[in-house]
Amino acid sequence: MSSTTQKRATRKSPAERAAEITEAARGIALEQGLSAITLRNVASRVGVASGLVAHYEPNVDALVAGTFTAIVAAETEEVAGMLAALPGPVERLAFLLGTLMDGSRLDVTAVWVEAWTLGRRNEALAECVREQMDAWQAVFQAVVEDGVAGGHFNTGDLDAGDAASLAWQILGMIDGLTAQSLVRWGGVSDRGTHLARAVEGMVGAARGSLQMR
Amino acid sequence: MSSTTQKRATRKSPAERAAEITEAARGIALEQGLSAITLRNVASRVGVASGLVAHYEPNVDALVAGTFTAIVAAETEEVAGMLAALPGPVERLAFLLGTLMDGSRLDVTAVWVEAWTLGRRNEALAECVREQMDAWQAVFQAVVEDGVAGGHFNTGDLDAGDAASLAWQILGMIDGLTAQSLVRWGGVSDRGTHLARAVEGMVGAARGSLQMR
DNA sequence: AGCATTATTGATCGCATGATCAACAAGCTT
DNA sequence: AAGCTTGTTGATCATGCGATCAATAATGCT
Repeated sequence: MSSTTQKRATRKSPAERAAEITEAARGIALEQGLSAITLRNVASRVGVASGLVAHYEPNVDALVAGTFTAIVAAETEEVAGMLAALPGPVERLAFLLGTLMDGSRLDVTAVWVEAWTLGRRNEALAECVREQMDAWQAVFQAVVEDGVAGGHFNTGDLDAGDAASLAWQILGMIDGLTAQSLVRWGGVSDRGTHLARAVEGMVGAARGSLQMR
Repeated sequence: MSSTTQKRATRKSPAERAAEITEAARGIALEQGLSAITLRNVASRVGVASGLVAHYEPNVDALVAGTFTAIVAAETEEVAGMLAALPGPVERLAFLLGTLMDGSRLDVTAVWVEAWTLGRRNEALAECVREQMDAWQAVFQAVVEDGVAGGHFNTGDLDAGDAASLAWQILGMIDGLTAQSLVRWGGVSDRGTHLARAVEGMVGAARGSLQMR
């Protein structure tokens, strides 16, 4: 009979093997959730003994936290990177709303929501969650400040420090609406339209200016 | 030595014991999360053998789903009940925003967020989550329709069916912002102010009319 | 008082988890 | 070619889970 069963995994460099494990954990998190990241689950996906995964990671909590950061940071950097190509703050804010609400990243949204809960029992993860939330908030805050400085937005009677506050607010709204679409797909057809209108009111942008397309 | 250790739990009526179990599960969910609801955990809180809990509940998934519904439905009914005492839709909407954002129900928020994730692997729970989301949406929709009919709100060029859509939107925003405050307390001081302004813009209410105190 | 009902126990099964570690073998250095 | 370094294995431990069920004892009924 043909030896389809590989007795022992080919020996690889630590860097290469570590990358395989990281990548496997990432795939599992996106497909089955962060809580599906177990030593045995990751090991079998890589095609390796469970002990080896434990050998490369200090503990499972750290692997979960690291996987969360890898997934979420990649998204932030990707989206933030696209902002540079856009002409001004109005277009950037419109792009952020449109992109984050288009439903093409539900797997990442699920990771976010699960992390909020898991962070309760995994302090390393909780710290990563806070970091990544801050990173997103910074992206929004920069756009808002830019828009206010250039006269595209008008926050009216709000004082200066409110750009930070506004950024948190917009981010929270997006989180809630995307989480909602995770559970209730059919609810609203045009989430983007309503959100755009709401944000226009908050930052004092012209009606329709944040509407994509 | 005094017999402080009770050898056997006092025999109680099925209704009474079932209520104890339900209450224990409720307490555990609010204090440690829905995933802390286990046969042994609930049993020890009631002061009873684990087998007894299994005897009263078909399975743990059902107990989790039922506990979620009990916690969340109680909140909905409580808040919705207070609406009747208020004079009009403007006051009702302002009250809803103010009450749900005041941070006094973080434990319930945590249950919501965890349920979104757990529903992925517990179909009974997922169904309960959808039901309770619908219930909340109905509360908001009624207020919005009332306000539009009475001329307090002005949804402008939006057609009739958009009250439902608006209600989903407002609910989503609240969910996101409360979930955010679960992880990041310090972020924003005046979430309520920004949210009120955003919702005013969405429903076409007068500036400041939805601001609580 | 005797009996039938049933609330309650606690041991048990199968399964999954994270962690640990002695043994093994592949590849590099000499 | 020999030897050493280290990537890799797989068995093992302690723990926790849901579920099941025969045995036990308390209650209410006759």
